Amino acid sequence: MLKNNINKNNVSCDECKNEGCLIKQCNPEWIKKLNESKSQSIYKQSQYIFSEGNLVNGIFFIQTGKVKVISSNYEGKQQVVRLAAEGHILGHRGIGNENYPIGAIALTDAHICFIENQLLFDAFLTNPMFTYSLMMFYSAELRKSEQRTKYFSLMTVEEKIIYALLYIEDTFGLNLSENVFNISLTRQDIAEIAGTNAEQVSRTISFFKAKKLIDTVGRKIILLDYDKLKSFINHYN
Amino acid sequence: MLKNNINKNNVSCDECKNEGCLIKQCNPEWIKKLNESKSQSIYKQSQYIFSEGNLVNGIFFIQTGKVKVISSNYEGKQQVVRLAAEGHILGHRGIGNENYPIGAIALTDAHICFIENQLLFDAFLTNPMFTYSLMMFYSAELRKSEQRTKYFSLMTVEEKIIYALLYIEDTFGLNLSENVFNISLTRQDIAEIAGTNAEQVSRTISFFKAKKLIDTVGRKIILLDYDKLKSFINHYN
DNA sequence: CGTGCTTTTGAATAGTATCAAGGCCGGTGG
DNA sequence: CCACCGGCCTTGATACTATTCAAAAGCACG
Repeated sequence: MLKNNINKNNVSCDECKNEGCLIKQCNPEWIKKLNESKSQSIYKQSQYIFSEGNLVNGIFFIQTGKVKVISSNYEGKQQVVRLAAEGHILGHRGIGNENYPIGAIALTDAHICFIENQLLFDAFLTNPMFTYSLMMFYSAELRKSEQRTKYFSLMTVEEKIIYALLYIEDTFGLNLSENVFNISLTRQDIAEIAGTNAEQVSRTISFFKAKKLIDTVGRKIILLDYDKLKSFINHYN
Repeated sequence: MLKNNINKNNVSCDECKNEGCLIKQCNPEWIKKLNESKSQSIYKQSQYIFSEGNLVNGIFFIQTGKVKVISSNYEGKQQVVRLAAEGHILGHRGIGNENYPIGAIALTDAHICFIENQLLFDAFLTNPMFTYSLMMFYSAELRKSEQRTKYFSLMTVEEKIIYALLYIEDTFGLNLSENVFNISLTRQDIAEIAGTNAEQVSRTISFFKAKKLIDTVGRKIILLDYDKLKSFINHYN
């Protein structure tokens, strides 16, 4: 794997514009220390940040870019288990010898910092707000994930696709002037988030396009009526 | 709701035999402080610990007992999103005004301590190992939950039921002498963990009973061949 | 202006949920 | 002690939903 430690594109924590980065919760001394020890890489769209089967002995901090966390079955069929954007983190701290194969793929070009577990551990013990923030992040993600469990179990395919669209909007946002999704995804990508296949996504999008709740131009998806779309799945909350 | 603060069954943290309790990660001074402020309740089997719609402004620490965390849809159909046992925690710290309806129900009689968010926050800032442990707990649960997302999306019903049985075994354990599940669940209960219905659970159990991988005596479920059962879903890892 | 990939749509198939009926078991009251 | 009742379990038949397969159309790109 490519190591870009000596990369002129490196951004030090001082200059980093990502205000949501959890590293900023550390005290100045530790920010400096983590800054010096972190490694940074720029990942191209579609590139693996880490892949299933590889042990990850640290945490990735997304400085810029959008990422999908995936897990696939023996046939290679992929399921997106989480979407992540700026300020989010990737890579669970390895615990014991559990088998937990997960991969992360850049959905856009992404600038990502990596810090090793050993150093993080020391940072945790001396920076309460850092640890607290990370705990809250995991807690919030657990909530979302548990809700996803419920959705996957109880929703129809059509509902799951609506959920996926809203989840994408929630995580990656819209281009505000036009209500266009801030990211370009194939039907297959959406299917992997919703837990179904590309054909069903296509059918459902056609259906709601006819109802004038969404529109498509090329691969762009335009949200015409967020509230109405949400009303289809609101009763699951 | 019944408050049992002045309950002769109360157990102070000194005497508490639950070695996995995360409170024990605090320093002695704070254990004392938390011990004095915590409230304790004994919940009967099937009793709600907290219910969907109720805001939970603190964390429940399970001292003894087994619990299911559930979420239901508008028709009242329930989905178990997590199983929890001794040493586990319940109730995510409330963040913002998100709508996150979740309930917890005792599967056995359970002894549970509760501590309020404000006090916890102070504890977090002064007890690094406590915060760290909690972070690791959430991180581990997130891993499990993300894996569940994948399972629910990719597995057949039969596989999901095997997963549910193994998840129950993993969380609640077996009566070692006989390999009987340490807990009595109805087919409906198992269905709500697996994300299917009671009939399918019954069919699947009959099927594997015929294959001599499990056996049933009354409501007891006996694991005859854990490894072989696991081999049916191993390729998802 | 092909070529190959994605999307769309339709039709066939497979998988799962639902509906229904009968059996089993434990608990209760005569 | 036995008969009855109610809830749970089991099994089969049916209906429905979603996946798969297939083919044509659209689109991006060299």
